[in-house]
Amino acid sequence: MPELPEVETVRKSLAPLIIGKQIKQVGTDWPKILINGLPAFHKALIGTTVINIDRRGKYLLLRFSDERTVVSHLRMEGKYELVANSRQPKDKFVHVWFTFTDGTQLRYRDMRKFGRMQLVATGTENQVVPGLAKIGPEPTAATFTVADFQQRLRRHHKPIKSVILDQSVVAGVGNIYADETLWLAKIHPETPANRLTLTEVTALHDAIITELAAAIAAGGTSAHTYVDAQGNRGSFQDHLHVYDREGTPCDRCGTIIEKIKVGQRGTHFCPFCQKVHQ
DNA sequence: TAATCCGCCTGAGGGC
DNA sequence: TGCCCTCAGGCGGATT
Repeated sequence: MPELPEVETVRKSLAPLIIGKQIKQVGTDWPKILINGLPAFHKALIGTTVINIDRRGKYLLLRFSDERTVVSHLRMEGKYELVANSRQPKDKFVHVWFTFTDGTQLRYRDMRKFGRMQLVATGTENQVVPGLAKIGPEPTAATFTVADFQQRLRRHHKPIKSVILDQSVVAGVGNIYADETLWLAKIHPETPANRLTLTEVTALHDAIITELAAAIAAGGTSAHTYVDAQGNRGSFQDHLHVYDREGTPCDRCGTIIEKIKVGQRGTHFCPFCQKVHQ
């Protein structure tokens, strides 16, 4: 599933492929993905040019000329690919396509149809897109400080695992990196967020920053079906310590990694390194 | 206001 | 082999 490092990798790989291209046509076989509906996309984008691609948390922001932005969330399985010829046959998982005037086509594939795209006027996305209106700081930004993070955690007494998945607390952390950063910080995933000590908050804060940076450098984690816009798999799955590793020894102490449910999410942890809070 | 539950989706995998 | 059931999970909206 794409989290911040994977979305950033998609952004970097997609940008050189489509920036400068002009939209000729937009199509879909599953209109629900296009929040404003296909006619609105068609009307607003035909004739415009891709001028940039930004990212905020797990959202991709495709910038077009004429002050148009398509805010794209890949959710579980979404991915982009550019094909050289728009007449090339589409497989059954391609649900949205943008045809360019040079004959190439940007295709959005999404096996489970969970992804969404919203068309907005550039600059209004933080007001118009619900997920962006309340999104927390980027882990890579200077505004993501220990003091700010601690203040956000104090507002919640549900398990810390659930709280760091909340995008209004910190942007971009998903299930894989939540488990990994809690293991790095030696915090049990069921610890109430407001019970963490300053030492633990600091360790978790630092782990989020370093882990996401390392994952970006490795091109993301290729769990399940993830590939970037050029079809390349990431390599960070080779560095995972707990995610999807239940039943295998902990890299730190050798205790067998366990899998439990926290907030309805599969959660992996080391029962020795990550002790329950007293 | 915060926490929890449910629907959206479909492929993979297990049980029979 | 084929059918049925459960699971996976990010997010928004409804409910508690």
